[in-house]
Amino acid sequence: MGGENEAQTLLLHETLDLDATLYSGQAFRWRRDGARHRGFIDNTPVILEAGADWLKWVAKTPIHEERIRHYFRLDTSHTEFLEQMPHDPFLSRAIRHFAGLRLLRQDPWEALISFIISQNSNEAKIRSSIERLAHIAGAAVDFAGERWRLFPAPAALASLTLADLRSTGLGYRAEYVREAARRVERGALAPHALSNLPYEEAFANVLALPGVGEKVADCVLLYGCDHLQAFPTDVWVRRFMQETYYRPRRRPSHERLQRVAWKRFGPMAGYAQHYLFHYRRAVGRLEASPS
DNA sequence: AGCCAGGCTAAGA
DNA sequence: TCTTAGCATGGC
Repeated sequence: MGGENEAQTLLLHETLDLDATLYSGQAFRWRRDGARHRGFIDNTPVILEAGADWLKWVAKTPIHEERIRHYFRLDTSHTEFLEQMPHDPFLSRAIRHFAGLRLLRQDPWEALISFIISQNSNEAKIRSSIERLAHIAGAAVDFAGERWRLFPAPAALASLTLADLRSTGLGYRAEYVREAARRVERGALAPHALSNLPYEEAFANVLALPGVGEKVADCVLLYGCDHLQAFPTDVWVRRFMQETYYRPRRRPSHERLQRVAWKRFGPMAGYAQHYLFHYRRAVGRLEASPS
């Protein structure tokens, strides 16, 4: 696959849908290249390719199979996991449609900054800002005939001027990104420790950052910290919640929607959220699956 | 050319 | 405690 290292392969016992997994709005740095996908795992450039029952990768710095399994959540049985989810006809439809969509275990620091950037924006613009940020502040790595840029370290972002930050299209979010970077750099917030805290405590810690509200905090916890009960409520989630599960007169609070979701989907509501979110965006209104 | 986007903050009721 | 204007910017 054109790297300086040998390709590695692992056998898949369950389907893995890379298109749905990498391009469903949970990660922002993957890009398709024919049948392959270019991105980063464990902060090293990697090129992926998947078949029906195999996953192949080449990385700048070799990535152990364990880490690949961890990233794609291949260390646990997907079907078993989904069967633990309370039965719901709409969720069943989404799961059937995107069987093989997996919630990634992403880097918590990158998730924090990425979802701060995501507020009141759209996927194309989020991706653009993150790439430009990596270009001006991320370490350069040459791999597979290209120059890659790692996601910037906290110190690198903290030392950028506001003007430099704004040059990546961040707008008013620039100050939020800088302050988050500063707090992480001086140890006031430790993204990697959040997965070991109880959900409520981790939530409060992230929420304390300026520019981080309930929605962004839940994205960070769900996509970067393995807190599967986190239930981000963006416009799309609010859309399907209102169309399908819960229709109050006025705009329901995040907390209210969370409670509805937890009651219906249990402690893995966040995983359900991602299926429903992706289905609603990519396919359309939720329909009950015929039983 | 507007409209809208994986929202948040601060001000006012 | 619950609403709402304003916010920077760029895709589409």
